[in-house]
Amino acid sequence: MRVRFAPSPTGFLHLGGARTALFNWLLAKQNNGVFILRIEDTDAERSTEESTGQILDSLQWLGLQWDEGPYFQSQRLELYREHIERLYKEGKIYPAFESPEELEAERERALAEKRNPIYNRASLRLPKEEVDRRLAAGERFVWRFKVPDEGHTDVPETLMSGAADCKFENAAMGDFVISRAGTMKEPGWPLYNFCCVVDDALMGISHVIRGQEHLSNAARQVLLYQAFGYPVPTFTHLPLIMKNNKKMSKRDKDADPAFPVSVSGRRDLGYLQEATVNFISLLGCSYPMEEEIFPVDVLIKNFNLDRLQKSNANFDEDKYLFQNAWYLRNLPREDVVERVKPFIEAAGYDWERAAPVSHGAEKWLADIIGLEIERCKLLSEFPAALSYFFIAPSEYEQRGVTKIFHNEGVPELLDAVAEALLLTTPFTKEAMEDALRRLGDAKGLGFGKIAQPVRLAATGRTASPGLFDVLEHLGREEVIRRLVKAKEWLQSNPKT
RNA sequence: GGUCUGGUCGUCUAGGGGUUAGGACACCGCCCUUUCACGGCGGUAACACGGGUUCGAUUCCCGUCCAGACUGCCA
Repeated sequence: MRVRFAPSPTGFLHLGGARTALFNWLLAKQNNGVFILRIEDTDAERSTEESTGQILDSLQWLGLQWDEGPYFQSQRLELYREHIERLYKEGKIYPAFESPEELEAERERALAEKRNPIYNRASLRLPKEEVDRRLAAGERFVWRFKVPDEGHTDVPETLMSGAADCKFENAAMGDFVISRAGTMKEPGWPLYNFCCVVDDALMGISHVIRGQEHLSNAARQVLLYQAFGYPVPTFTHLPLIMKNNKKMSKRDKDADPAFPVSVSGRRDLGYLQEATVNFISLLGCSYPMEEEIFPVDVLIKNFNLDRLQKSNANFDEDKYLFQNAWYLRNLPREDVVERVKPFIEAAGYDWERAAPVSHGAEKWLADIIGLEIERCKLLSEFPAALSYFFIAPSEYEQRGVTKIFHNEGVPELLDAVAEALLLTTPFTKEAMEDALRRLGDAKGLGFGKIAQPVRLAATGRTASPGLFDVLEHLGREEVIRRLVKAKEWLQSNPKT
């Protein structure tokens, strides 16, 4: 089995493309096949090297390593031209001289008259002498494929159309362009539908898996395979991935920047590679496993084209986030710590300096990440979640001030806690808990009555990881400092 | 307009002529608990509509409706 992923380098790799690549890759892995990467860069206007680099990066980040390629269509022009020549000699294509403007006008006329806007074959009806003369004169033209007038073309499709062949009426297809405008001396670059067929045939692609938006292209491509006498691969057209009931597209200018459509954008927001692969594998496909979280090797074993869904899939941000959070919690901790580090550093937090002297900095960082890990869904959330370990609170959560700080006797309580913690040795969570529980007993206070104000004083928040874990990792000095500061703040901001 | 494809909880989906229509996310409730979160348990919630075929249709067939893709000298 030979499969391929063939992106055009006109932007980043988007999640839909990533899924297409993944499904191809899975099939190759599963069947000991070959996964080929081909860059479809025949649109010189839009293709960029930068984009190619980004696409390769993203594929590698996802772990979708190709076995062959990348091939670049821009380096295979000779091949395409030979094929064009062949079709021309066999009378299967013809030059068409209309300008884009003429075509556009004709198209609008057709639409206005409610006719199907397909090419009217004006150039096909030109006398041979005229064609030869204009060609010799160096007039610009495009190559058009002569589609049979009658009959229909069957696309061997494994998914859509009930996995029966998909039939397309030839008469409705129109003579499509296979090569951009050029002259005999300076031919234009060939077009997608054409290159794709030549390459897939020459590269021995046995199975084409791509988005459903290509289904109608497939009919034209089948015609080309037949024209060349090349074997037609089988096609599987995947249901589209929808966002807001529209096809999720990298060309969507209205896309919400908080939910990037690109793989790299997700990576930069702190989505994990494992979660991304897992999540996109679920879009339009199901697996025999009950659980929806599974490692990639299980995915390879269980992926099956028969289990593809035919209807379009909506991109569910909540589920993606859920899976990301799951991987955050369940991947080896050291591994997660390494991935969080850059985000912490980018936020300007110097964890080596912030760690209390009593803790090793590396261990301390790993510990505090562990403390907040259950409250984070993305790597990018850690800096904000951990901020109180780096910066003492300068203000306190409003809800906490009214519901906790403004209770009777809080300033005295903070004093008493500071005093107790000053004497607590070692400064461990067990010893602290012991000390504060005893303090509570002595004052006749429920434990929550003590923990809540201390938490607010230490973190500025009403919610945090276990209080004593936090205190221990803040270090005694800092905790005392914050308790004193909170008391002072309360004295200058009393209940009104 | 034309061509093509699709339609099961809000979302992703399993299923398939007879099921209490199953799971996951989200949501709600309870438990755990120093808070939040995690975790555990439970709950609300779906076969687009109309005709057939059939003893029986969500499942098969046909229409309708709705949705989407394509309709480029983009891929």
